[in-house]
Amino acid sequence: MSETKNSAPSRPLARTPRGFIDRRADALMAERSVVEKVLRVYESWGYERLETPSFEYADALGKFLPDQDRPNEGVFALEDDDGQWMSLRYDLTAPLARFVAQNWDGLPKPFRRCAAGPVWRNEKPGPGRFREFWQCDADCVGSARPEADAEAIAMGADAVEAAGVPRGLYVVNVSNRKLLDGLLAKIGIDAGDVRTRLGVLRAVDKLDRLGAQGVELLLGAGRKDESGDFTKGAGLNPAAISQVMAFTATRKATRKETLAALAEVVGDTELGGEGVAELAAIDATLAALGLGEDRAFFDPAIVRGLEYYTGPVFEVELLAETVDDKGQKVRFGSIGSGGRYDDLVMRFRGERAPATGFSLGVSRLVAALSAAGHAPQARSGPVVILALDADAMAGYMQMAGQLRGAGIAAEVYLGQSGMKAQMKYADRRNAPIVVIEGSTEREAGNVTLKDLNLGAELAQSIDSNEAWRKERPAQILVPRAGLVAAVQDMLKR
RNA sequence: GCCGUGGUAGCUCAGUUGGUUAGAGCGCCAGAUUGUGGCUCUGGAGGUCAGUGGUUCAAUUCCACUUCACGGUACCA
Repeated sequence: MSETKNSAPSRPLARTPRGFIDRRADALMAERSVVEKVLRVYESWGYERLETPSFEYADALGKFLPDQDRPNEGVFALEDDDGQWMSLRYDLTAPLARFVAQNWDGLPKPFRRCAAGPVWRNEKPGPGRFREFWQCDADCVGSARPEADAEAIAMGADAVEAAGVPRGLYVVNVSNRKLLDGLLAKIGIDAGDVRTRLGVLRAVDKLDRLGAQGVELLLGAGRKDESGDFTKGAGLNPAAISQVMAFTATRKATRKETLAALAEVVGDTELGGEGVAELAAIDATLAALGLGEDRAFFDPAIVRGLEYYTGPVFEVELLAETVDDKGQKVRFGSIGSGGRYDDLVMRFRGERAPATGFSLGVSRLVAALSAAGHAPQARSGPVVILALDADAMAGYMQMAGQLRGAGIAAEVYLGQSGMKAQMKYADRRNAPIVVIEGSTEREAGNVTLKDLNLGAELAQSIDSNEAWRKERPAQILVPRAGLVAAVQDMLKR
């Protein structure tokens, strides 16, 4: 029997599932270091770390219950052998609500908790948008004070800076869900008219992308996009539309001015008045914490998640210009967001537990940072010890052991190739140094060290290959006994 | 989900008005250089031309469907 190409299709294709990615050392280190820095910031604000499982029972996650009709809408879910549905968590907040409800009596309240980990969403992936990604959250459960919201905003700004975004390259845009609710009441939309309410919220949310004109269309009859697809509008009358548009125009140059403008547009409604008062308290706290307009801004058009937030909402916008590897401008969504959600724990306990928090999208932040040219530097690889003589392997392994003993990452080349290939290998590993011990060195009790970075620099001024090979730039001969000290010395350069 | 555009080597892309053996650059492997990563030169490997079906003497090329990718839009706890 001959093995032909016809048998190939039976082999599995080596590939990652759609919307999932492999991450190599560089990306991994960047992400993990961001996570650790951000968690430290959270801890410094008094938030304790908590880790909950990847899976939760579907009913505990709420909203999207897997059922006959739509078993996988939005979440990855599976049925356990006892017939119960479990879902991979889609954020860190729902598991927190479950944890708090479950441990209510044993927790100090208000309870501050921070957490980091992967979350999963079963939806259409896009550039910079995956079906598995990391979040880094801090939430405070049990305080209805606006100071708790202000704290979340200020801490979010701190966290973003700790993650490597320079001040001035981001801004936290803050609004309050109550403002829009007050406005809706004012233009005569019934609180029970969910359809119209959501239509208005969605329309306002698109202000930054579609502009005032697009929003106006969406508030009215509807809008046709570039691809010819038609989006049905909220169906408001012209008078109501102009009131909503007036609301979206209340973003002013300072928080105080925005507050004044908001008071005028929605301050005369019950909810609107509450919203303005909360924002005023937040403004005062932010000022006390030293957050000026350059870091936290009031933007009434911020909407965020639809059925979830009940009061103040905010999102971190990246101001840096970002380009992809083709040099084209890329639009990153918000890199972090948060707000007040007073009803989440209620699902479990039947009583309101006021809560507010902040969530940082780690993967997206790291992607945005590198697109903005702020990628962390690539790390140096291990010292590579060339394997030139089969009989000398034990000695090579010993050298690597000694270097590791001194805290230096080191490895012996374990392939079968010749010296040239081994040098290329070391180059590709981003090794700072190679250790060369052939028979010449060994007989004299020496080893040769080569500084690869220095060698690459020197190579630029050598154009004949003969000279390049003869000169052996950036190499030194040292006694075998002095290997570790010499390597340490060379690393210091 | 809906609308649109696309899928040719590991990557970026030519090309085939339907016709022997489908190309380039970069990358990879090797040699020039018996022990030196860069540069230069030479050679090599690597493709079911996304998949399935149809039209045809003949399909990578035309048609249909599927799938995946990209863009827009909707949804996004």
